[in-house]
Amino acid sequence: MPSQALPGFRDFYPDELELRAHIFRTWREVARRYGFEEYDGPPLEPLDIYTAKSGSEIVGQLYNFTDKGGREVALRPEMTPTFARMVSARANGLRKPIRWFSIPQLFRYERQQRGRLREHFQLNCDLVGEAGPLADAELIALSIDVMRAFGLTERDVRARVSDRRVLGALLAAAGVSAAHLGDAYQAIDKAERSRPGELAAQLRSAGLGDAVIEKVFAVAAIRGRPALEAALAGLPDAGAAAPLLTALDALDAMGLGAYVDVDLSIVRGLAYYTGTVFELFDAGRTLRAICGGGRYDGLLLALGGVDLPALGFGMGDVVLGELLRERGLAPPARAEVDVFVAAVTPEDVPHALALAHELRDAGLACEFALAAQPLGRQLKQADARGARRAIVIGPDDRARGEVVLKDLAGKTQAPVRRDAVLAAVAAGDAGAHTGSRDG
RNA sequence: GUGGUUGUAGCUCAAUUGGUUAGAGCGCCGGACUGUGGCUCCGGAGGUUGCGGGUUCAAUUCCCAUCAGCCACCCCA
Repeated sequence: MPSQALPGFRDFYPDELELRAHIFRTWREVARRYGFEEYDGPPLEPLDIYTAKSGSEIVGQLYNFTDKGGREVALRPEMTPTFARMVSARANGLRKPIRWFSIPQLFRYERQQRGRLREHFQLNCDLVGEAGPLADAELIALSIDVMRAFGLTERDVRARVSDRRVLGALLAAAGVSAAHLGDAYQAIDKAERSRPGELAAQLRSAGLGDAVIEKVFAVAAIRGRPALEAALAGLPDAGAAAPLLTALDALDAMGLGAYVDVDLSIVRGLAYYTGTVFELFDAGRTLRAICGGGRYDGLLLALGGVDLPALGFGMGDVVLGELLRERGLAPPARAEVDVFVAAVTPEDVPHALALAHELRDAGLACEFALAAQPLGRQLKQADARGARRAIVIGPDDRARGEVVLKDLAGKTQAPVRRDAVLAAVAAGDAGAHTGSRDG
């Protein structure tokens, strides 16, 4: 073996590309149903559009280098800066709300693990110019409908939904000062993955009192709408939950409520989220997150663009592909051949080529043996290629102006006049009748 | 980047306490079968046991290093 793909990069063999194509097709189809338009940008971007957003420590996780013109560049690790630039440049001329999606290949220099490579494709859906909660419901619904389009049900995937405005109000009521909000978010984000003692110690060293820390964990433990509403009762800023509750009502009205779990441990790692946040997981929680997103109203402006409210999500192909394979929802591999044309003798080959090409011109997938082989071998090959039908051309048939059309699955065959082959194949009626005898 | 763990044919796996020429199934190629396929039978190709050192009369087996996969951290755009 000469070599292999770089760590974290993938070779897509035909059956694997079939799954990838299936994922892309489904993504596009569901995005289309929601009126989203597809866009794309360059895979290579100036380094500073990423450091401006996330700070210079992100460079350690980028594929970056100096190009031959002395520019500092990076393979895109995310789509948002590119999206922000494109939207901002034409924001004045675009009708709002803007519904755009893209399927970029993204890169990050990190040690790979299952479900996390150095390269992946990600469906990015963003909605710009609408601050109301129906936009949040719309985007969450889109992500859930992608799952449904793959054949996944509410028993397979769960949408865990929270809202930073709600979290902020509850944490404020718990005694967390504005200065400590970020620390609290970080602790809640890690609550599932870490031992509670460690997080409490971190919060304590950040300056929070034990009573407050206990309340922070109580807030993070809120699950389900009744528990949320109970926690909100008597809160001075109870209106902070209005957008989330409206969005949840909307999801119920769409018939997607069964997929949705209120879960206040969801905050998302990123600092820029301002409202609704959500993540999709497999129900058994054996895999990493399938999808994550939320509202980021100030981000476009912060990136030097327009001041428009916005929200979006990203859904990678790696975890999703693992889940589909696991559930047997990957598409059957191998493109099927419609017709295999077999030549009995070498003298029949030119006639087989002519017929095969006519069939191809008619839009049918058609193959024939590229080397001289006995008829039995050719038919065996037809089976191996998954052909539904075969056409046998031999000297005797040609003398009668016919070919033999075989239905390989039905094990039936019938003579067909040479000039009626296309019609017979198109009708898909091989063996359905005995064929018309001439004379 | 840190720590742990696993690497045998295209795939899934064998190989006695270190012991001769590293095997099997599936897959692939061919024959039985020169105008009729899926089945069956027979045969064949395919391995530097991840790569490189070391110990030993002898290493797939033990040791070291390295690369790759996996797991946990880190991070999660």
